[in-house]
Amino acid sequence: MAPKTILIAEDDADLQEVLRLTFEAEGFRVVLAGDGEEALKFARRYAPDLAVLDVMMPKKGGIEVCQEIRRDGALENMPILMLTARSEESDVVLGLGVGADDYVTKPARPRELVARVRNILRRSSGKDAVATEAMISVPGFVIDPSRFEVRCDDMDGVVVLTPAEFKLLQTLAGNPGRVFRRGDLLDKVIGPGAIVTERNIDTHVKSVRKKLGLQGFRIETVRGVGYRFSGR
Amino acid sequence: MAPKTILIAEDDADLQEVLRLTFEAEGFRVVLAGDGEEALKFARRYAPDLAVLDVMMPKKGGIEVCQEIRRDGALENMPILMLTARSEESDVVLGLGVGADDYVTKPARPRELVARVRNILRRSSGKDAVATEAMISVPGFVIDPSRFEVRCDDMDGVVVLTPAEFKLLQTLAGNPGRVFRRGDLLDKVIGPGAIVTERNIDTHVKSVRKKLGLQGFRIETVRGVGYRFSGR
DNA sequence: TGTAATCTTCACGATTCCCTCATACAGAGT
DNA sequence: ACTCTGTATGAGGGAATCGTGAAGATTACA
Repeated sequence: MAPKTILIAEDDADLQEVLRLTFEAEGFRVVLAGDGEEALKFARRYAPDLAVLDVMMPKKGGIEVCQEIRRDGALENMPILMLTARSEESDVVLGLGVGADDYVTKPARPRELVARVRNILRRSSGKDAVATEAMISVPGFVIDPSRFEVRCDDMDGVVVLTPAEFKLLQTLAGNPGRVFRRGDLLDKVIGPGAIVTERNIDTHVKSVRKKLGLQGFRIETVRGVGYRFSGR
Repeated sequence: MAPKTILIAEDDADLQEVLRLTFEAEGFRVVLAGDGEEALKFARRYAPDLAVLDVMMPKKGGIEVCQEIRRDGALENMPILMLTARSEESDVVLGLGVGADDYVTKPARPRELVARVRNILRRSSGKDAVATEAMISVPGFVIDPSRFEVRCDDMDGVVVLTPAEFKLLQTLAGNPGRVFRRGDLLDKVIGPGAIVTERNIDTHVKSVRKKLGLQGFRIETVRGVGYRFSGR
């Protein structure tokens, strides 16, 4: 799973450090901002997967930052978690009113904060990824993402693939005839920002071919470029 | 496909307008209500395909409206999506307890809201939806939500499950063959606002498998993705 | 309030999968 | 036919995921 990047905007240096350590220990990438303007700048530069904004910050408060993010075409869907010292109802209502996804009052227990961040990411990021992807049907093949299942005419019954193999076949068979270079396939199969050798793809191709049996030849090698799925 | 009609009950005029524009842009017909009583009146008059209810409204709250809809013979099966300002667990439980099909905390990002509405409509228009509490009957199993019990061929008599276990089995067995990611299952089993570890699901799966005895194997693990109920 | 049931987390072992690397093979041009 | 570049193949270490049992936290109910 590609590590998620979290933007933390908090002016208290101690708390900042605590949060950084906590989230990094949980496998997140962390970008720190000390005030509101910095937060906006970093949000645009790094396009984090989620932002944790303190309501009270120098330069520009969390509420204001939140509003600007929601108005920014490139960032408007970024999940935001607000952080406030008081549990004032007005703060909460105001915060949620400008488009925050959740709200935590200080002192925030790191553990709960992480849990809430995970909760937001769970529903806003790859939501319904499995269920929503369309079924791919080419002569001899049916690839059903919602069942995570591949039916193939020449192997009797269902072909069982690993996640990487499945995404690979899904990508190739989804555009029959189109040639994908290894880099493209890495983005699809492992995720953008993958830090692996391109030769990796060869290995996955090999095992998919093997599992498809006589149909394996339909994954064609395009020398010097990449791979392609034969339309027929 | 005939355009679906959505009833939106929301007292905040701005949000009301946002929602109307959003859903109309997505091809829905929209009926607006400004308070709880209006919501009920319009629900009876227009028989919408789905209702979005704000929990806090003048005259009559969303929870109350939901209850009355569920008691109304002509409307009882209407899908309902609740909208609340807080992400209080108590609200979620209460909302789902009175028969809401899903739950979204404000501020609802329009895109997510539409996605969830689609999700609900897809489920309830197709086969028996999990949310409509229909009886689920698969070979070897009968799951009766109204009695909160499961009869299973290979265990003699009735299998007694806890609420979480029951919801889990209900969700999985309601769509045999479909793979559910842990996140999906958390939404169904615990509620959309759950702030728990995904591995929690593993534990529930374990105990359901155990209680189902020889039939336990029908809950299959799909490594790297989630779980699924074997159709045969 | 106390007790029991249920939910949730955690840690360990076992399994599976991913990735790299070394070697053998195949295609294209000279 | 030779060589160079790119691909196929197989094996092994390392990483990620899952099953399991037990203990702590929470909730429900008497």
